[in-house]
Amino acid sequence: MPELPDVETMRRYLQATSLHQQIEEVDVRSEQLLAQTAVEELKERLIGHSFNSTRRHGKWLFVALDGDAEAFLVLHFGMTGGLKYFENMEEDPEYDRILFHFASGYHLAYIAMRKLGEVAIVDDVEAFVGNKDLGPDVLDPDFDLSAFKEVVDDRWVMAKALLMDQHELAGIGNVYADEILFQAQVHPRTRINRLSEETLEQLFGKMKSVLQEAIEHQAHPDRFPAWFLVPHRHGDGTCPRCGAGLERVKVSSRTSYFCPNCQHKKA
DNA sequence: ACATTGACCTGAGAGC
DNA sequence: TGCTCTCAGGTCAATG
Repeated sequence: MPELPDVETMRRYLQATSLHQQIEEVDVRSEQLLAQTAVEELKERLIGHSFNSTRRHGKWLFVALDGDAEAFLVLHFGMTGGLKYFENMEEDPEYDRILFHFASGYHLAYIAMRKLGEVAIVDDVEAFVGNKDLGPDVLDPDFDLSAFKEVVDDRWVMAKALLMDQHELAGIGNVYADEILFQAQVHPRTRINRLSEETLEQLFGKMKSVLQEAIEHQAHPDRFPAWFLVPHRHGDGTCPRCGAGLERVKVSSRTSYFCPNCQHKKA
């Protein structure tokens, strides 16, 4: 779930539901999610305050808090995280690890079945992004073709490994890397410096368009256009373009689905 | 430089 | 039905 389009969808969800309400209580049910911030500090910085606005960088969601000093709640969703806003505690979702209780009587749950996420309070988003050594957010308008070419920089890595490397590009994970490579008709193990200028431009365009389109469909594969690979990413899936059976290969120890007919090894 | 593996966690789904 | 096995949309450190 939580790659750039999913996190962007959650950002909009939080933005639409949870801003400008006083936080009455914070219930930390799984302390290990708080890597950098103590439970006491989290409560101190949140209780009596409210969420004011939201930002996102790659797979990281930042929620600005009201108050004198700049401060943000930071959320990462690991592999199985999400958010749910609800009123009745009987609707409290399973695997809720942190609960934010608002004075309005509503609640926001941070969900993480596998507890692989991270939650913290930070003062400075840019400093945080720098500390984590994150690459540019792929949907940042400043991240243009020439910036992408600088990242590629004639390196020898496999295309998929580069797309997924958060230190190079922030936001793309296993599923959307497959989708982007499929749309660009590039084999996942192709060395990135083997791509022609033209294919590289094609790849860049698909990075933007695939993520953008996924967001427009709320990152919900059921709603994706018919030519998208994601809904076919399973054992006996077939290519939505040519009908060939999809193949699987490991890249960076992640399962990659691709069409042997449409995605060639060379550019 | 680059690739792979295991660890961190807790299921969900498949196969028997 | 119940058990066991494999796999899972992320990231980091260690190893070759």
